[in-house]
Amino acid sequence: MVENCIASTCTDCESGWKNFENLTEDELKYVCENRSQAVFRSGEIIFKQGSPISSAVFLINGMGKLYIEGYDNKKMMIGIAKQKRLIAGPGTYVDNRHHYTLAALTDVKACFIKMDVLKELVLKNSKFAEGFLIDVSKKALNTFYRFLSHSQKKMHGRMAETLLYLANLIHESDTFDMLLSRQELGELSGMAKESVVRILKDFSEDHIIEDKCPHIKILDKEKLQLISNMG
Amino acid sequence: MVENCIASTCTDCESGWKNFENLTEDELKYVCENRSQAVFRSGEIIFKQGSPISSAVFLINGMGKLYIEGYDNKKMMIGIAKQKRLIAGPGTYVDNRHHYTLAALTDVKACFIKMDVLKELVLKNSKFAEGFLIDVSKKALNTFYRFLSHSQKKMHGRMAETLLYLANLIHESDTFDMLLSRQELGELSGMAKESVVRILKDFSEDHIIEDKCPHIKILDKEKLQLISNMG
DNA sequence: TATGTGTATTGATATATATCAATGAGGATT
DNA sequence: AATCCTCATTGATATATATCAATACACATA
Repeated sequence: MVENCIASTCTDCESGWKNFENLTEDELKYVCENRSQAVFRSGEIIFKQGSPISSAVFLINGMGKLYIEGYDNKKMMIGIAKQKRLIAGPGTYVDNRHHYTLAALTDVKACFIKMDVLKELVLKNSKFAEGFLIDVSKKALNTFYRFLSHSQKKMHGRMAETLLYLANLIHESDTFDMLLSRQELGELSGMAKESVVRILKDFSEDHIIEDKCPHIKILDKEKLQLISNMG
Repeated sequence: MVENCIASTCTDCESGWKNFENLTEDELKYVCENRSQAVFRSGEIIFKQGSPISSAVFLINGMGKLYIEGYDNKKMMIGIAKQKRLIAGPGTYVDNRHHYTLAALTDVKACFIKMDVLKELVLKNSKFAEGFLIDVSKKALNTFYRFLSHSQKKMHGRMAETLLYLANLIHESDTFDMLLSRQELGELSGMAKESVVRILKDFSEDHIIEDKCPHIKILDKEKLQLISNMG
């Protein structure tokens, strides 16, 4: 399925992970020989919480959602997955199990790289190991601050934060089409779907955002930031 | 101050980190040459959120608390620090800043190892790097599940979980002297101090624990576990 | 012994937020 | 066009939990 590939080798892959820059040409070739691709339709599960980690996943295009299924079947969304980011989860070096589920939010093309290969390279190439360490640390720090925000901010603050996350880090634009349902927005920001509706309405009435159903436009980013900082 | 040392070299240090086993004798000696010790009184701050990370910290004896100072001066306690565990925080490989504060809960003797030295060894010894990766991953996973628990459990469940944490992981006994005030217990379990009081009272009345003020005895661990699992 | 200071406890009240129930609106399928 | 869906919206209500205020207790200090 060569026509499925964006690039014929990892070397010129636009969707690659920054840490691959630390590999030698031979090592990169080795990675390349141990990858495979698959296409998922929107809604399909790419990997499931609890299952063993066989591969690291990269999205070539499309977006996914990462979520934990907790007590009482309640879901907690960790974040949105997109290109150029390693999706491997902290279980890789602990119990070799996925601790959350990755599901496609849009149609998705994904690249799988054998985890054994990456772990081998961690032991062979210390710069690569360091890159891995940086990656895991960054993600840990993110979780950390989301934890703090959920513990201490009220709903408006959390929703503002979530909108800024979507605008700044996911869509990289203040105008975007909301790919999450109200239910999912609730899972991401830690509230009931009805509360999401009410708060988005508040924001609209205060001219902080414009919400023409799937189409979102941030009108007053400073105010949104202010609310996020502690609203 | 040789009399302050538990061991004269890192090689026989009982308080050491598991990952030091991955070092060669020379490397361990190198670590040993780059350490220093200090004593802290209960209540004193060992390192402060926001300050640069110069060293990894190990507690030789005593206990500390790790906490974030968040919005509105509200504190969120991450956990209790004790021997044999690297206390370095996820900032080490991100921005070289402490993201939480470590304060002594009892009198504490602490060992400081230059972070530059550890980072150098990560690049030199890939098994050590892997050990570091495992450590960071484990901590990330812990934070993760505490996050989940705070988002989804109600107060009784969180308090039960906190008591089990103290018994199983910190004191390693079902009978122990509570080293945290009600205020601090609240910061650890994510609730107001008054709620802590009320819930501990509930647990006492239901004969799940015995609470003779600083002295805590877990009477019915199964029930506590049950409440923790989703109370 | 008196006085203070911090923490623990208790009850009353306020508030944020979830839950429940009903309605509405847009797309797909027949 | 009629019917199902699923999802969004709205209002009413319930509930968990925080906050406030008062008191009690323990321990240090004068």
